[in-house]
Amino acid sequence: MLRLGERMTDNIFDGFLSRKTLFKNKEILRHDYQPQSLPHRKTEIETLSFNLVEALKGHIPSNMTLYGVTGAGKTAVTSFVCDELEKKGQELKRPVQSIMVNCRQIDTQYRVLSHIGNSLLESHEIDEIPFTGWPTDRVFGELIKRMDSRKGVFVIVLDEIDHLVRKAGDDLLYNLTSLNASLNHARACVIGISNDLKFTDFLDPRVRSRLGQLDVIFNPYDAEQLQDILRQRSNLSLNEDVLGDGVIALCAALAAQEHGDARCALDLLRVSAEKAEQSGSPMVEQHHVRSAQHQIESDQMTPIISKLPSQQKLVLSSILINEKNGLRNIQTGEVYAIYTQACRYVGQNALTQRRVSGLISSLDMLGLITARTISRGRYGRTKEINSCIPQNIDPVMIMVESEPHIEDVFSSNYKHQSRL
DNA sequence: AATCCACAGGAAGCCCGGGAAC
DNA sequence: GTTCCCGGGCTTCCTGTGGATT
Repeated sequence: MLRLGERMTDNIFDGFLSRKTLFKNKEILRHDYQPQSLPHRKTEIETLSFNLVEALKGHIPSNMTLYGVTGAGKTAVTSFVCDELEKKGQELKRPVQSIMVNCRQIDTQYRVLSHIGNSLLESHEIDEIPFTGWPTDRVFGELIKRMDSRKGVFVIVLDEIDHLVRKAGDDLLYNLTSLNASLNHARACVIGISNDLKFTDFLDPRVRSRLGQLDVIFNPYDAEQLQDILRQRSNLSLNEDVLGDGVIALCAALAAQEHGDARCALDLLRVSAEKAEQSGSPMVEQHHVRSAQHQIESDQMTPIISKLPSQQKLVLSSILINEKNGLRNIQTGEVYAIYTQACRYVGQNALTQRRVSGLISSLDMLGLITARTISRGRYGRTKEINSCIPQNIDPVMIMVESEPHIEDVFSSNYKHQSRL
């Protein structure tokens, strides 16, 4: 054992610090890093700028909706263009302010309005809109007041707008797209960003026509384009000659399989390089990419599973128990039967089947299971449920860590109740 | 063509907790 | 302290549905 004062020069970090690093700047390989240029998005940037330049001329830009799959560069392009717009606005003394709202995190009308309102606060002001308590129309009134007092053009960007509409309806969009009627000294335009081409089907026709004044489609990147992006970023972030043969191509190919997701490609390359560095390898090789792929999968899924609410864990356990018993394509009723037994076993009240059906759908949305609605003719309509947790993850262990009683659910035997 | 299954999933409403205003 | 508002979790009630079976 080391005693205080003994071998003072040794420190557990010394070894890592002296190890040769592969990175020049790791931040550049993060998907939220904003690069100086965005390859293969010239047309989209032009379309956005052509519209938003109106703000610099004192006019109101059209509202826009941007469509495209995850990692197609919608958010990156928008924040890039908005940054440039704000800079030019300052230069020309025509104030423009963009406000980004991620509707996956901020997903109710009240929260979006208060978030926008609070991001318009001057640094000396302290009267924040509370996160709950006010009537929504008061928050809206406060927002108008703040916009008018600050003047200029406001570009409100609603990222993942489809999520918001599905959850909270279109009241908010109705209010936001009619902001200009209430504003006296300021102007506003709304940019919606959606992964789902069809989300406007849920909208009131008036909102649809106001929001969809200009639609921009972002096509997914193909493998070649992903390679360009990776090359551009790796030149800036990695040391020279550290990438082995075919590493970029492999990252791009794997990400292209994931519907051309640039985020995925960048994460893959960064984690691969970290893996290589960790193992003391001077080069990133293809096997690092493979192991990075596994680690990313596991890193994404582990916290999702461990943070599931207790009832949701029981539902997931019921699905896993069915699978452990050798069943595939499990029906809602079968899951529910096991679930009620499991609840009894751990002494919890069982929720209704309607609720459990909803919980199954949300497990599907989280990507832990696939639940496909099918019709089995005379034998009714149901969901066909399968878990899709990768082999290298042990969901039971993750759940047991936060809720030990789950282990009892698995150790008991429900076999006799299921189809077997 | 009619029937029927096993649900899906929408709508309304209840309850609770957190917070503001009076 | 009371009243009002918002949001989340949940139940209850209900209508809708695709295709095998009759």
